[in-house]
Amino acid sequence: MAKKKEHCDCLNTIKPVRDALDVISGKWKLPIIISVGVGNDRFTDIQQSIPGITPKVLAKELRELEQHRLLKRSVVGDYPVKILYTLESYADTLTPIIYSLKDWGVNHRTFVTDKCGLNS
Amino acid sequence: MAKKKEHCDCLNTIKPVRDALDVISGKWKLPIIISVGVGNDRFTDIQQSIPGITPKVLAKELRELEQHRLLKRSVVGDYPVKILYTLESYADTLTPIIYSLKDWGVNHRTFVTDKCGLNS
DNA sequence: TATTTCACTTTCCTTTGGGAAAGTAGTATA
DNA sequence: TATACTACTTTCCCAAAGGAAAGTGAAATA
Repeated sequence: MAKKKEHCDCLNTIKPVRDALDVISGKWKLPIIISVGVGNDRFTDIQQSIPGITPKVLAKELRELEQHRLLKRSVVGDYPVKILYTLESYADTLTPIIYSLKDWGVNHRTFVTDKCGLNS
Repeated sequence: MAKKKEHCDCLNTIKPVRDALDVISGKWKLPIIISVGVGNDRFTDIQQSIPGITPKVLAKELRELEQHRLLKRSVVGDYPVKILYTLESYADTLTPIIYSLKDWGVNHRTFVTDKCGLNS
């Protein structure tokens, strides 16, 4: 029997959730994964597909995603070299997270407008 | 027919994902939801159940979660007033997100140690 | 009376994230 | 020769996040 409560068992959940958040939280990482996943493989294409992202931030986030083995940067061609970004297969494991966030986001938008009656 | 590619369709996914991230991203929000969800309802209990959180940060995050209608702060009792934090039912909708993040985090830890052979 | 507990607040400081704008090296096009 | 495109980098700046430590006021306990 424990002294008081078992409430600290939540560490079993909190720890892995924080591991996941360390990798994918932030404003841009998942949008970039989504964009590359849908077929945008050039720097400029990715930039244009994500409203508001600047080249500096995109470059930095791409480097971090590469370090986390979620995507791959490859140089192809000879004289006019192209740089292609593609998802590593490991990025597929993020699919459940992306869909649960998307579903929640879609529902949340209606929740907010229904509850608050705001016109945005 | 579109001019070139349909890759920008990813906005249909990116937008709601960003709506969700605006609410729950950051280091502390989900850990707090998890802790309160498991039964920690007092400020000090929550603080002690989440390693590393400071009272200043906890107070701020609790206020934000209350504003987002994810949890409720209630004052109970008369002379020694107690303050209780409980989840709103709307917080239950976060369950799929929490579990997908937890599963990914658990798997990611083995992925990292297998691939990199680090001893942390 | 002194100490402890609860639920924070306050101050100070450092780090991180990120926007704006310009620059750049190489190649291609007019 | 001049302009444009690609994939960035560089500089400057600002705001938000967040850590450390101390304080606070009311009530309970010793």
